[in-house]
Amino acid sequence: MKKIIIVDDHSLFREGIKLMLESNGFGEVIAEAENGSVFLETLKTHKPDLVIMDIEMPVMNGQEATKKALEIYPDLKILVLTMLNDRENYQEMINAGALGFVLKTSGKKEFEKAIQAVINGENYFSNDLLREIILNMNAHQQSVPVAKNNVSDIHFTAREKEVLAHFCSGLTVSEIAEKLFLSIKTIEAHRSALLRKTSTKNTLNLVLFAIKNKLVEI
Amino acid sequence: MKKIIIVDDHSLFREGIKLMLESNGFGEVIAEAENGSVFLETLKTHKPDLVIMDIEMPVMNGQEATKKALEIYPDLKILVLTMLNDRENYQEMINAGALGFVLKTSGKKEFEKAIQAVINGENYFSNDLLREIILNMNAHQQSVPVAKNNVSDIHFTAREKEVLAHFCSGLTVSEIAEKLFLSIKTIEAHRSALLRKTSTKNTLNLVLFAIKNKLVEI
DNA sequence: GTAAAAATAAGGGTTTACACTAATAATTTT
DNA sequence: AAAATTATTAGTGTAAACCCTTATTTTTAC
Repeated sequence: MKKIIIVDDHSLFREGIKLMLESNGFGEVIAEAENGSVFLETLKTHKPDLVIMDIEMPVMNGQEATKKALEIYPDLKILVLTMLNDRENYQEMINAGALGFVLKTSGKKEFEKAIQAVINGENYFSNDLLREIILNMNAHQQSVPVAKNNVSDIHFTAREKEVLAHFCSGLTVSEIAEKLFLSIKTIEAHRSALLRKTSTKNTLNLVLFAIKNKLVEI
Repeated sequence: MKKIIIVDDHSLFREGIKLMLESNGFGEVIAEAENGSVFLETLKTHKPDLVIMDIEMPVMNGQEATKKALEIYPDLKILVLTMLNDRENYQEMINAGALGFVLKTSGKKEFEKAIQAVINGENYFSNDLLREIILNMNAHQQSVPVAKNNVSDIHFTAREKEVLAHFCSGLTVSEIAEKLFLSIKTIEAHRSALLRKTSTKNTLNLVLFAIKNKLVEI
């Protein structure tokens, strides 16, 4: 009988997953935690064969909890179960050391496959997520060289930040030029630099990038 | 045996709640829906005693689904089960006609009490939420003077919502056309309608409008 | 004080966005 | 059954977006 710990801030979700796991004979839920901090405490008295981990949680999130837990117990098998399906969260959790990644929108069958894989020490990644990643890869083509993916690593100049902020408030190139008493060509040059640095292909995606990465307030 | 429909975009959450309801003899889950639109279709063939409804869902959200469902079936008993604990969502759902409101962070007992109350036609509001609202009543009070009339009055067709969602994920007109197997001219027509209805002048401002007014999830 | 980076600007080219008009078929409402 | 709305597609034209190269001035850095 495999021992399982569920880490998720939604009590009802924990209840449901617990029922599903136990009624299907997947294992026994020996503990639950509503955030990463409580989970780390729980590990002092419980040794699970599998951890089902959410990402977004108060006090301590999933990335930090996964990282810290694996520092102490490197053999821990962690399956991420979340509703966040963006590439960054996926990469962060994999870097933190999670073995598998499944979305809450996934079906029961996929969840069960993921559990089996992770308990056996194998990797499992949600098909929906893989599709999303592949689609994004085509859209961005060769502009995502894996190394430069950290948003905090990107350096914007003061002017670029200023221009970006204006794009994010909905202004066009000519409007920004007028506002800053600069030539249209200058604003276009700044935009080109912004597109290059963020690996985005047009202004709309640049603005979406800025919003998603909280580079601006909207 | 009470007949229940679960409306939530997270498949695994539906599974869990279903198991919980059925193993505790609360009723039988006769149908599930991953968004409001699918739910409205489901109502044509199923007559539930209770609907458990999420708020944030793609295609059609909980507010709209609740409103439309109650227009057709005024006696429908709807219990909102969500992780959104802000006053706006609470008020909108109550205005839409939901009888109860429970957070996903709530415990099983509170959930069961809410179900019993709503099935009997009574109201039930999550204690956590009530506390939150009472705490914030003084802080917000007059700060939101019901100035939200414009946005909720706008009516988008199903196609328009679909196209809008694709714009908000950063796709261009030609990419959306390819994705939906439609002509570029068709997508342009939908965009023109969206720009007209939202009083925006270009796609970027349309997307910013949608994000600011929470018409889409980003 | 020289090299590097940043800010500015232009020319020229392709692609996409957007407005306006118009038309047909399907669906829904009355 | 008739009317209204929705979904679809097209043509035409202007404006804006976007790419590429080049280049000067200013600021920053070592």
